[in-house]
Amino acid sequence: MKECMPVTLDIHLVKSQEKSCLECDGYVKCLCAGVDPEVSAKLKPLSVQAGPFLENDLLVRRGDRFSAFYIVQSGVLRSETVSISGRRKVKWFYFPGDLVGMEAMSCGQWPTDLAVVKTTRVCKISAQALTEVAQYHPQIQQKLFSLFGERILNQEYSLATDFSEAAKARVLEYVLKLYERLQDTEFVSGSIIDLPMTKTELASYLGMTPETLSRILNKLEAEDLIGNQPQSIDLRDRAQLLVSLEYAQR
Amino acid sequence: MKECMPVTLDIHLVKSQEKSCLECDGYVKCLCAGVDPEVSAKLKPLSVQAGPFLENDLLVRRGDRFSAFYIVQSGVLRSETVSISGRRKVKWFYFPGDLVGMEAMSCGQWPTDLAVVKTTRVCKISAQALTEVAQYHPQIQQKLFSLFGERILNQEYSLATDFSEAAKARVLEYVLKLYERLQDTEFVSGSIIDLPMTKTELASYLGMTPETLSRILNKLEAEDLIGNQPQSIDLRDRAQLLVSLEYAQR
DNA sequence: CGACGGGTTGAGAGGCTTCAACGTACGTGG
DNA sequence: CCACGTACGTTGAAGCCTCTCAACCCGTCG
Repeated sequence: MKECMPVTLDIHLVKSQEKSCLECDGYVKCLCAGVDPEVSAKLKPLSVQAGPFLENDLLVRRGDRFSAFYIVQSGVLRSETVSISGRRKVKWFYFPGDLVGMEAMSCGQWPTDLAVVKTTRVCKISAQALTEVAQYHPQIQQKLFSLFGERILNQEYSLATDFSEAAKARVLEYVLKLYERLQDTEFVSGSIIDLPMTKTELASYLGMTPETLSRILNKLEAEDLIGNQPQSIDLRDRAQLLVSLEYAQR
Repeated sequence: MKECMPVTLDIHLVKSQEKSCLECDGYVKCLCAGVDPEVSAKLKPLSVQAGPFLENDLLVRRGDRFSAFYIVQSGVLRSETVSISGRRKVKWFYFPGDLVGMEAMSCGQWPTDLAVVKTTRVCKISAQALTEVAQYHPQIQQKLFSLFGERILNQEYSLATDFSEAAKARVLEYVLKLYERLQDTEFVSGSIIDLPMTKTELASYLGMTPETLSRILNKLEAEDLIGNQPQSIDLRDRAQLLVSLEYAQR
């Protein structure tokens, strides 16, 4: 069985003038959104665009020195660990506008691999430069703290387990959150989420086997709560899904 | 069945001069540890000591406006949510030196209740004052980013599930981490952790029932890997515990 | 066409929850 | 001082959920 071995690429840097922030897919969720134009203008010269990176490319490896954040412009990234036996566990998905690197700030090196889920372009911005700018611009500092706090908050939800049907609750919780998060991106149209990741990756992130995820989605479809397609999920009745979730985590 | 209903108390504030930072139980892990004395001196006047708070007191309720961080001086806190049916789920434990409130930074209000596990004293420090100080003192800003990042990193581990014996892996993982975290506190002596929380609270945090935790600890004791006491756990063979953990999450 | 990866389905085994009962420690009130 | 209630923890039995292993379908791609 030949394991698909991702390869680290030399990052091809492109001067950031090519695309303005306002044209960026990730703008509404980005670091500079909601910040005064003259302040965010300070960030622009410090960032360089890079990409596109293709599926399963590795942007960084576990243990690499952390020197720069990435901001996802378009596409999707995943962070993942590899166990001694080679099993991979997805730790987090990053979507357009997301700041990548917060988890590396404390120890100065990347704690996990960072791989491409779907063809991705990023802004790369020096960590030192960013914190320096934050030093002189309260808006940026505040925004950074807010983003860090948001990440902490979002991660907490993932801890829900206990009680029977824990897997179902995790699926419901994440799919609903995914729908909100991907609003106004190419990945959501109407009530349908075009899943950027494979269902196997999603299952890994949710801490279950692909088989279990498959069965849960089928069951939800049988209850007519969702539509279950190979590459997409249709949230037919979100109100009812929320009820199911609350019931599942009673 | 009468539910033990925690009560919010009016916080009794005490001028911070009473106890110096260097005398504080939490100092080595605290925000101001490792920061130049003249810089951390700026923080001192902004913080007020409060407490002691007794078991099951609520320091804040879900939805309360967030205006100040707490730093645990002594004792232990837990954040927890209450489901519609009244079931409580512990989300996080805070130990001496820990900064409490990061999860509230993004939305300006506390996302969970904050309750007392063991009699606790805290430093209370205005969020606005803290971020202002961070604005003028790179060391403080850097320390804050580092603490936020550390929290994000620590939370990621909790996501491990999948594979059979997931509960055992979570127990091993957390107990080992707890041992490291509580080094040089009153809660660890030799290879023994004096559990500050009840085993029921610990089970809740770990996302399993008290029964399951009890059985897992008994089994680990039967394998002579730990000593299992009502209020403490003896990590007899940490090297072997690490091996068991790696095996469990193969 | 044939290989391959992703996804689905089925059967079996085992882990974890549930429900129930019991033991212990502790504080209260008689 | 002792009876009693309560909370925490443990133990047992039963059932369900989830993992494992296997086979199969289907799309893409060489």
